[in-house]
Amino acid sequence: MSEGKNTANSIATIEAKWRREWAERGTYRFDRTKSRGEVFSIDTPPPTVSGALHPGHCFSYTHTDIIARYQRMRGKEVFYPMGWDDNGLNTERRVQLILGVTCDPSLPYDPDFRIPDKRLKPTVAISRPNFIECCAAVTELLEQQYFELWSALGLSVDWTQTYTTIGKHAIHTSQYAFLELLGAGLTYRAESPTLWDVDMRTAVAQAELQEHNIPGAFHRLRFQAQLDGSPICIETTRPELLPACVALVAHPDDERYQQLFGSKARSPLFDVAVPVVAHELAEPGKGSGIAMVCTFGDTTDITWWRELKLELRPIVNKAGRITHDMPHGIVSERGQQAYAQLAGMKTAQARERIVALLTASGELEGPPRPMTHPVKHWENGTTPLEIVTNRQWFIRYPAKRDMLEYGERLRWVPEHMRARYEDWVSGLVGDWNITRQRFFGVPFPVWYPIEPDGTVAPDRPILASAGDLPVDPSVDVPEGFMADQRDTPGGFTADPDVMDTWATSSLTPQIAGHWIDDEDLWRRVYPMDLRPQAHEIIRTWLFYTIVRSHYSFGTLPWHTTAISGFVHDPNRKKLSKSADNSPDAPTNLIASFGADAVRYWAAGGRPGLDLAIDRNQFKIGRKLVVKLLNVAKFIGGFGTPAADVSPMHPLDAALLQRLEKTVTEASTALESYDYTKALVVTETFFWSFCDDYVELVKSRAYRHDSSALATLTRVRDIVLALFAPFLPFVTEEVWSHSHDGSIHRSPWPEPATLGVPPDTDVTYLDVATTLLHEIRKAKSTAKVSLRTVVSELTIYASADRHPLLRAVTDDIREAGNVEKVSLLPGNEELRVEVKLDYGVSGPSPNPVCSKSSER
RNA sequence: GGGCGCAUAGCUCAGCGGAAGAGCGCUCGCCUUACAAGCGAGAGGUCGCAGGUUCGACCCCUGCUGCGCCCA
Repeated sequence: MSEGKNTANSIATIEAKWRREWAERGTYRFDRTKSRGEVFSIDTPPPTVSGALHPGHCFSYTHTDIIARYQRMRGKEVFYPMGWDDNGLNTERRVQLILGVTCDPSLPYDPDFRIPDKRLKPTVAISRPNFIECCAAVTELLEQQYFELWSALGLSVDWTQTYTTIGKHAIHTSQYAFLELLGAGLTYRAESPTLWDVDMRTAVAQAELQEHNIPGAFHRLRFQAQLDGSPICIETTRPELLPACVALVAHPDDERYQQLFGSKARSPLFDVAVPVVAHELAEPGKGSGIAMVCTFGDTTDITWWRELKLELRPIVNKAGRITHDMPHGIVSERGQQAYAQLAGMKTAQARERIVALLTASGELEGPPRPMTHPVKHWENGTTPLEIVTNRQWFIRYPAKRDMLEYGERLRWVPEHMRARYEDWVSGLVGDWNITRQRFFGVPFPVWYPIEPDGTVAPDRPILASAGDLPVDPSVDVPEGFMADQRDTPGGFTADPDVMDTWATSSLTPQIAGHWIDDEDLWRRVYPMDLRPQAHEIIRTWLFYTIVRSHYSFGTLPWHTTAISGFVHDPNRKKLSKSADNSPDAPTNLIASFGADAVRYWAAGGRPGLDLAIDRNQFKIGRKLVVKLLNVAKFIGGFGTPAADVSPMHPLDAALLQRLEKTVTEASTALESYDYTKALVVTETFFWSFCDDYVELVKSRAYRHDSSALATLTRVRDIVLALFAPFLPFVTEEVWSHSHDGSIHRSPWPEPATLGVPPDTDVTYLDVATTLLHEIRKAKSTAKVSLRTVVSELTIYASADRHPLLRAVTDDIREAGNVEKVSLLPGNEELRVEVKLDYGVSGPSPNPVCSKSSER
């Protein structure tokens, strides 16, 4: 593909040069002497560094960078850090995949273990510290790739502020905030039903749930009323949970079950007497209208269990198997025999077995009826979630009305994204489980004493003191103990779990702004101005950050949130890291079209709206870059005009006025985060400047007409400034030819500074442009060269327009290669006849007339 | 099932109570002293469907259809 090769090379040269210069000069370095009012601070989304880079990674980050660059030119000192969210399960999975290692916390640290440079086969189990070393190594490699991409894309991030969510500082901040909440009674540890992924063996938060439609079957089970021995049939998709049944529940208004409420029913197979209770969440229209409550089959069971104060009869363990400990209450011999057959089985096996048992006992009514139903999964998991009871750390949620009030006070771009937040807050159930039974995460700064009899005392945690943070309880020893007392009677044991990733990333303003260790910086950046992010994580990242900010400071963490959309492939499918459906790696796009062109494409996606990958848009962006270089070369060729020369020619003044309008529109648009519109109005002005105005004044420029040269230079500089947030490389390059210092630290244009002369009339430009278009149209219709001489241009216009027309006649004559211009009175405002002279290049023997009128 | 958004030229999208717009693509031309990596011109639309409000509706209201996202 030879198309545009030279262009690509010269653009690549320019971009590489400025990338280097900016880094060397510290162009985007945050100046921390500035006060809060002079600062614009951004709570950058730390990307999860896993999976392959795709064009989506260029999309929303460009949007933020456009705003950052605009604010910087407005005179704000921009605090624009980058973070890497390397903490957590995603990294663990990736490390397992890339290196072929798994973590076995029971193994001792192996100081001789070397991080493999390719995937080990078969997989090797390593100690927790070794595993964490692997995670760190892999993330560091990936972070370098992300840095390369974003640096090439021209993000004006201050890379000296970079943080990671697994770094020492993040752990310190996270543990400090945890202890603070614990001290305030806002964090607690409790035995609680917990959504559990049996494959990854970890708890999962409500926000990480995803429902998948999977096949299942209704089983009709026959209970027996203790009142009169009559049958009560219930329908369930999980008959294997029958031994965990603690009640039957029907809607309080359901006529059919009125007389049973308060009485008991005997369960099939296990002969356990369970109460028949009433609750509004029972659905009369579903099955027989009465359901069994098990501890626990789904989240509704949890609600029923809590609100109806039912018994606890758990039977599923963390491996997803039926426990060997038979729950209390199963007393009949056949019940105990049945349970013995199920113990140790996975739930799916147990289901088959229990169906066989029920069939044999005649307590299954009819065959199971297949159906598909939505079942909760962990968003990255494949096996349906179980609910197990377990000790977990929870953060209490603030009152819903407080959280809703924050949602109202926050400025949302676009506005309608607020609804996502409100829906989520309104639907919250229970508290925030921040415990994950994983390894590569922030450990809880907590130990538990071991009683002399060897049992752990979970309710008397030993806390790290703030001065000792960060701590790793599996390595560090709590105050008052000796290292050899670890895991011994009378000694201590470490909290084995780590925090949910969100428990740390909800503190990104605190981490980036150095809340705990740099009060001076913190005062200058917090609360932050902007939180840019994607809409899919409103319920997690945005929401959790508000919760944490509420607890620590009682404020919103930021003034504004700007929500970006997704990138689609050309077939309108969402791009994702895992699907790998990106047609082009982003680095290839930058290599082919240039970073400015990729940014141009990205700028076409308005806040909240999705954008498709479109090679056309990259080409158009590159075309714009090339045009800027060329027109700058033309203008620069005339040298630098005297500074005190003002545009006096009415056509030049008219152009400046048009530019003034453009500046106003672009500024207004950027203030409301409508960067797309700002780009469009600038672009529209620029192309008409190149196509029409430059052609009109070319002759004057060649004669070194001072008004024309002053206008060309001034317009070039203003246009460069308007384009600078979008096309940082080419604008900096052109700017550098006539200016010292970076354009990105130059002031954003103000309409008042353009020097539009008084009494300027933009009509001069409109009329001259119209005449030029008429001449071109005539030549194009005649299929002759644009250089063809116009022997006579006759303009009919009302008398009041004649002075205006006379003022632009010279420019028109030269731009259109017109020999004679006749200005005649006419009824209309403007009508034109163009007589072409074919003596030069026209093939047609007849003169051509073009007629036109303009309002 | 609920919420939000979208539907305008072949494509990607602006617009918006007062005579349908841009870019790309397409067609036809042009080597024009910044640019052939370019330039000029042209064709092309019942503004998703059905009602309503209005002197007037692509725009406001209601319903419907289709698509997308979020949540159950």
